[in-house]
Amino acid sequence: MAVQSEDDEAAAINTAVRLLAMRHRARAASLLATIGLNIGQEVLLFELAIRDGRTQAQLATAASCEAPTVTMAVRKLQAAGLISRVRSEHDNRAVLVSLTDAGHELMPRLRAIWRQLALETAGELPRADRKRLVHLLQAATASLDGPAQVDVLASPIATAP
Amino acid sequence: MAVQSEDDEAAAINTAVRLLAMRHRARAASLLATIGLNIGQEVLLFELAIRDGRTQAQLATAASCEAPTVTMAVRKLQAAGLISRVRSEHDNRAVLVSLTDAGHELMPRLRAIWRQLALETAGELPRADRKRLVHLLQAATASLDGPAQVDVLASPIATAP
DNA sequence: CACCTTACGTTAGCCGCCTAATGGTAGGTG
DNA sequence: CACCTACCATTAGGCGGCTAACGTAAGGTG
Repeated sequence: MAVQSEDDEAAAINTAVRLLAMRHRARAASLLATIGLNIGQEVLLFELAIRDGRTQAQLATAASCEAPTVTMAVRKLQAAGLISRVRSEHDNRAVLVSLTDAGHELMPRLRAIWRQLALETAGELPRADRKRLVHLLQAATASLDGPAQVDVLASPIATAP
Repeated sequence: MAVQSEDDEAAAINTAVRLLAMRHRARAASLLATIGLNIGQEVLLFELAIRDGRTQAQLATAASCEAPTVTMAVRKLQAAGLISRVRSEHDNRAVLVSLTDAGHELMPRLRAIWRQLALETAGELPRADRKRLVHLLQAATASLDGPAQVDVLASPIATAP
């Protein structure tokens, strides 16, 4: 138990994820700042560009974040004039969020930034590796989400793929 | 330019990175909480386990974070009794940080958590894919770090889809 | 020697994201 | 019908990470 190579591999995986996360987020923040956006807001704009007039709860689900996060982001996007909020007619609890004209007009620049970020992240990789990267990232995410996780921590380890 | 498939690929890459980052961090936080640690502290402990008695500046470099982040993390680790701080004899500015006995004793449990996290992240992948994942993550990180980035966005961007 | 630059650590303040708790609305069920 | 549960959005509070600005110490150079 606690073989050193296992520790090494675990460290390699965890730090690789952590470092990429930090760099990617930092670069995203830097690029988004050039069009006056804070990080986290772009996700909502992309979602609204796909389908307008969704509730904040729907946006939270789509963006994989929590309701209070959406509340704050939406408030700032509205203050920036990029989105509008309207109470739903059918449900007085819900708020329907939509892109304003200014919001729509911003999208091309936002998409350009998103392409640039992807380019800086994976542009040096061959096309096949880019596909593999995305696939592996999604697999790892799904694996972390998996509710069927066995908590090995109690027992002395038993890892065999 | 601004072909739709390019936008799709960019979105795939960026959201895959973002989602894995969120899940991985959240799961790490949850696991670390079981031994009374907050996220961010584990990196310093691992670094100190490799080599004791380093300055906070060295730790910041090793952990790829900024000095104020280390200041706070170190303060809390000291309050938890896991590390000790001593002014350097040779440099009155510097503080040398070391694991206490309690810190050393915590390491096996911390390593177990790190293995568990890696397992939940990539345990379902075949061994070759795990290696590929780490390699691609590191390549992407290096690519983002690359100082030789051409900023395509610099020019005035005339966006008319 | 005095000076200027560089480096170490801290403080203050900001932002994103989270959880927990709150008020208000919808809607099914006794 | 009244009630109770589920849901929408918000507020309050916490944490990690960052930048900017500060005080202090070290060290090269005039």
